[in-house]
Amino acid sequence: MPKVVDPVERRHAVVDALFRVVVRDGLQRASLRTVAAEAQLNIGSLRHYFATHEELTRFAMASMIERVGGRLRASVDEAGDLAALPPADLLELAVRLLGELLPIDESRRAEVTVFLDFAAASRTDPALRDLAERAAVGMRGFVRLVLERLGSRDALRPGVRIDVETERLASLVDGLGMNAVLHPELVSASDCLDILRAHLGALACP
Amino acid sequence: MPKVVDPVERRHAVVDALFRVVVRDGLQRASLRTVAAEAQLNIGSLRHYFATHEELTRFAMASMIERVGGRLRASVDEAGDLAALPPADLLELAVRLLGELLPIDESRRAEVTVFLDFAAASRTDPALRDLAERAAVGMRGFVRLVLERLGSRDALRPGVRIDVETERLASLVDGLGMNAVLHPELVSASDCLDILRAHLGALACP
DNA sequence: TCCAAGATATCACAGCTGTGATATAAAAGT
DNA sequence: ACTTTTATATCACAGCTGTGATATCTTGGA
Repeated sequence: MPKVVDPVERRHAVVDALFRVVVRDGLQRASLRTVAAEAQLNIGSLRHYFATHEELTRFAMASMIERVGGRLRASVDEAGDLAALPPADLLELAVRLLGELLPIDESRRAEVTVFLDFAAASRTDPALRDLAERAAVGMRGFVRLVLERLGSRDALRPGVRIDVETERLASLVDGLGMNAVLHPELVSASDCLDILRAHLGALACP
Repeated sequence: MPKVVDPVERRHAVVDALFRVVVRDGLQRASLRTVAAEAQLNIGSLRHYFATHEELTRFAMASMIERVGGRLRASVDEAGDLAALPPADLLELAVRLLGELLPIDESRRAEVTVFLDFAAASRTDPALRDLAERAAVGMRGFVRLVLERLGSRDALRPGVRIDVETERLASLVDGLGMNAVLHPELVSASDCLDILRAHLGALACP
């Protein structure tokens, strides 16, 4: 017999409500009361699952990081199998992998939007700093892995410095995501993919 | 005889105080009261120069955009004169120009920090949207100008698409600035310049 | 059936916010 | 000298915030 209310599911629903508030009105407006209203919960109920505001925001940010990280790991694993591809398809595979971090559809757009607000807040909110750093380090590890797999298949130009290219690509992805979210009329989803393709193409051997 | 208080100077001092608060505690904490305290003004005095909070933040963001824009225009004009340079120096000149937008020293770091907070806020604050868009468009105009000047001196690889390269470089600069501000232990000032140099180098003819 | 634990809900309170209204002081213009 | 801006300073108020404390209802297990 299923429990009447699953605490894990409740927490998840609350986090989802917080994400909706952040996307719509910004993290600044995600108070306990507004999130409770969005989740159709009484604030007392909400506080039964998240005692403080800090606990809620930390859990929400950690959930987001874990969700994205899990998806990236799954994509990498899946791509690992079918990797005996011609160079052209190899690049397109890298585009697909890195595209996971770009706002190319509504759900990813929401994700990047939430990430941006959390990242900006983490600069001055000590409760979020370690999470932001973990996310940044993890993201660079992922970017580096993609580049190294390209390099190990001799798909990269000789002489590229892996450290420089990792940060260049990571910052490009972050910048593209940021601008696509903040200025969708300037940078569309297909612009993101075009530019990412151009970047990887320039990195590949001639 | 000088006026006892110059209103223009006062407004400027208030905006500077707001910038300090934003750098230290984030835009979220830049209330009329905290800014007044930082400027060592009574809140009533502050409101004599900025009637509402919206007026203050708009004026501050516009000031920041105008300051950066002016500096960029001056740099471009100054560089325009001594432009009969060998290709290598030409690239280094482009690095210097675009480096104006990166947190490579304390004052520029403060500038990028403030810009990031304002940009993030502009997504959900209608009072700041037009300013954020103007800044983004202006920044792309500047990046495009630098690229076109390189192209007109045959310093660019043939076949580059100017639209793609403009947005790629603009987003790279934004992403670098963001990560250098949010994760200084991951991306240092010299990392920024190294990566910018590598990017322009890859764009140049072989 | 009874009890403990979990879930939902309400109230209270201090602290901050923007803003309207107003009072006083200083300077400028005539 | 008088008047009109300009500047500085307080007070008040409603609205929001996080949070502590508490009450009521619901469910699961013995």
